[in-house]
Amino acid sequence: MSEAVLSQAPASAEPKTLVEGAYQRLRRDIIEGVHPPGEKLRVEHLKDQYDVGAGTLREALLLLVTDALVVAQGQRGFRVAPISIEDFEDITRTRILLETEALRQSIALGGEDWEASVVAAFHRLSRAEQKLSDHDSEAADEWEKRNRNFHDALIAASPSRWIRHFQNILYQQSERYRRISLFRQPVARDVHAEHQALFDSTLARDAERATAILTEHILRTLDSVRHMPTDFLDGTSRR
Amino acid sequence: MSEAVLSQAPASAEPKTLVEGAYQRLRRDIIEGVHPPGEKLRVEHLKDQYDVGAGTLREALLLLVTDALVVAQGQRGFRVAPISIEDFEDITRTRILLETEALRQSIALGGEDWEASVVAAFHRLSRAEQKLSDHDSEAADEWEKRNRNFHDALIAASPSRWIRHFQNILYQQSERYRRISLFRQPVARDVHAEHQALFDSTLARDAERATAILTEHILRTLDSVRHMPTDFLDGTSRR
DNA sequence: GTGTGAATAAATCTCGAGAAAAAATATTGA
DNA sequence: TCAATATTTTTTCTCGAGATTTATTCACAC
Repeated sequence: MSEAVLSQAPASAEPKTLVEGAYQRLRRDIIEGVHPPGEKLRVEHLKDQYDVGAGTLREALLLLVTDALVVAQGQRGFRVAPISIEDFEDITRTRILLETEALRQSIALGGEDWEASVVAAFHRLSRAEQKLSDHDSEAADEWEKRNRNFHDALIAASPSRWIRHFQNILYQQSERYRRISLFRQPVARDVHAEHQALFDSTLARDAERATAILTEHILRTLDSVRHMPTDFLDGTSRR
Repeated sequence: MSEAVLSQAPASAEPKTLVEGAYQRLRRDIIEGVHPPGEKLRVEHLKDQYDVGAGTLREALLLLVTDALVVAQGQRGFRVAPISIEDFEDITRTRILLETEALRQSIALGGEDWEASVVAAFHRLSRAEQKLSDHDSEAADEWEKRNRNFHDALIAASPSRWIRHFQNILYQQSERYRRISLFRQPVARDVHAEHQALFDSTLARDAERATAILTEHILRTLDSVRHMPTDFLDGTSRR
């Protein structure tokens, strides 16, 4: 399954087991909206779609409960976790709380190797942002990866495995919201400038400024989702 | 299984399914130390012990991964999550971060019904603390429940489901540490005075004072675990 | 004695079928 | 026509057995 509990969410290493394979593919499909919020996840249907047995698929769904991407109701099966504006506001606020604390710790404790990895991650992200102008879907996927990588690098020097664990879950959640809203509104704001400022203040070890920028940065994502059509947001559409 | 993702950890409602039943019993046994940290959890052995099939027990173990009480390593089975001083320090700090924020929100937003439930929970806890003097194991269990109830009531008015979700996980984790250390050191410090101060400042809506007391309160638990024998803390003992 | 490698043992992972429960449909009676 | 009940269908839950993988034991050479 996963190597360790607290670093499991982003475990994209090659799957050692059928359960883990199905788990990873299902997670991707839920985040990308292939399975929309609120959708009933019937084991009998999905097992063919993902080429595994019924029991195996059930285990994969159980693992997704850990990420809060799937909800399970006893004796009534599984369902894609619903979404709502309120939930995303909550995710955003909690993410700010955790991520700014982690960044503060990183800035205080990070060594040279941490600095180097931040520089590298920022460089890779910048490159991806250059190629992002035309709406190329695979370039967007690459940007998504590198964006996450950059954010991970920033807080990597935090000694708190728990904060990073929770942050992983919340980042994943907000990625789902962003993906769904991205269909309509493709990377409007000048995100590169924000990343640049975040990068500069972090390397300057200016914790106050860096956390303030990070807060603004995360809040802006909330705004972009706020402006999207509301009919997207009720996970109540089911047959 | 569980009714909703974000309020699943303390779901002590009667189990609707065999998986959930096994999950609850296993969770209790892990927290109480029946299965010590680091222990290998062999499905073939446990399925008889908990009277369920192998697949069912696997699913219960998978659910425990959500609580970070069990770690799963692909193709190499399950294991009780190890413990360490560093981990408990991390748990404590993160818990303070989340719980003080939630308390601050509760104090700011809580209405009359919230106040009433806090008063009630404090009263019940106080009664349990009176009967706690002689080391009675069932009285201790009752105190444990009411203590958790009181802490839950304090932050119940926080609108953040995510903070409460994470706080649940962390409380559960620290309960395991406390239980293990309690074998040696039975409720030494005067915990009632702390609860009283926490209660008074909360009802007075003094957020600064209340969060300061809560921080001290949680930190003291860390100290009591710090002073316990270290040979208890390496989850490496296995056959 | 130590280390390498094959053979054995044990555990995990995977699957499909049967039992139990929930949901959907049809039937009956006012 | 509507409501309540009975039947059918669908879905979930549960189990044990077979296939893989990992761990252990034992023999053998160095």
